[in-house]
Amino acid sequence: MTSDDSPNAPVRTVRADVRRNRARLIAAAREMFQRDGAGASLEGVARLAGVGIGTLYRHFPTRQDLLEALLADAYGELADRARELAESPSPGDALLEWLRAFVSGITAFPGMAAAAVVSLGGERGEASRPLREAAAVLFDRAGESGAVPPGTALGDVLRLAGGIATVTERDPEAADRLLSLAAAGMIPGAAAAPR
Amino acid sequence: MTSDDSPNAPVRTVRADVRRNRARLIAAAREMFQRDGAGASLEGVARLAGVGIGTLYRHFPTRQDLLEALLADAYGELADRARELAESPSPGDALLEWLRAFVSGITAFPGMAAAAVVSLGGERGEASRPLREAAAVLFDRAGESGAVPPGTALGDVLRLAGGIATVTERDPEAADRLLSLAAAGMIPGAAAAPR
DNA sequence: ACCTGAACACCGTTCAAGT
DNA sequence: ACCTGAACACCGTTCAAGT
Repeated sequence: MTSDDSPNAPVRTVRADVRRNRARLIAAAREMFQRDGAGASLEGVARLAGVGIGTLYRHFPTRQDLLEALLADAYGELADRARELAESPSPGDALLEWLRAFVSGITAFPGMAAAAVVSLGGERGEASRPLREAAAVLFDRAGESGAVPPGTALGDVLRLAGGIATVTERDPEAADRLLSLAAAGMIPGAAAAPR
Repeated sequence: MTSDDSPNAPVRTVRADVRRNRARLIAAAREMFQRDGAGASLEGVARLAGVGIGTLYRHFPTRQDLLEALLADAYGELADRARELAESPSPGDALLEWLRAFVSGITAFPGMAAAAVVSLGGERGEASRPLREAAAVLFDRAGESGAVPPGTALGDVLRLAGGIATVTERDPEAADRLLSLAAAGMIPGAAAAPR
């Protein structure tokens, strides 16, 4: 899962200490972000990892890059969960259950959900591709079964769930309520077209 | 609207220059936030307002206080709009239309929607009371007409709309799509109960 | 090739002195 | 009663020197 075996990547090019520094930085970031949120001091992260601040910047040029390294782990687990739930005989319920896991999985600390929304909507979207591919299977089955309104885009569903996660970071019960509300519809009969 | 004529407030206690400084700070903040987002330099705001940084802190002890002063204006307009729409013969459509105005009204600059979610969910909630009261009339009529599912709380509807605003700050078309999706329901038939 | 950390720039916040 | 801005603390980011 963490191996980078692309065909033409130079073999044995990554020194052991480089790998180790990267792993230490990610572990330190996880700990710091969980304590202080996504805005935690990067100097503190480097200190906790036992490396210089320059090494942090070399591995992760921006804070978002560091956050996406943490998100990649969460995305992996959520992709697994999506593959499991894709077997469900009730695709609509399965999609909703997965969306609950998604919201919960991207709110490990304040600011994580906002970073997830950026990474999901980003141009490159490297980190989130496995997640989106696994979710697409689940989403398409729900669509085929008629559980999702025609014309609905997965990207919009993920963004809406990301928005719910963003505003309920410290309140898991509210997250469940808002997700149920958005799933069932706030105003089911209203005219959908703007203006 | 901006007069503070509470019964036992000391009359003539607010010096003209104090009022003027406050107004200048708000105007400067609006300009700076629109240019740089809600994280704009507070020193820059003070400089643009032509006052010392200490004066900014005296008037607005926290950045959120300054943001809420801007939000109060937006809330006033949205309260007016809610009162107009409360006359509508189609309460469900009126509520959805107002929610569009709400999302649009709290996304004048990046970070405004997040501040709105804080102010709407806050304990004191001074700034947002007029908004919530006017919205409640509209919301209750929609509920009585059956347009809103029984048991739905206005606070949850506002928070959900705030979440949509937060993740679509730079993309008004996405805001419309997500609002339509949440209004109609992402998965209308799914089991609503968590677990 | 990678790491280190000093150096620089910038900002938030407080508070003693002034009016 | 309010205003000012110097002073302090802290953090992000770069990059010359070292291994």
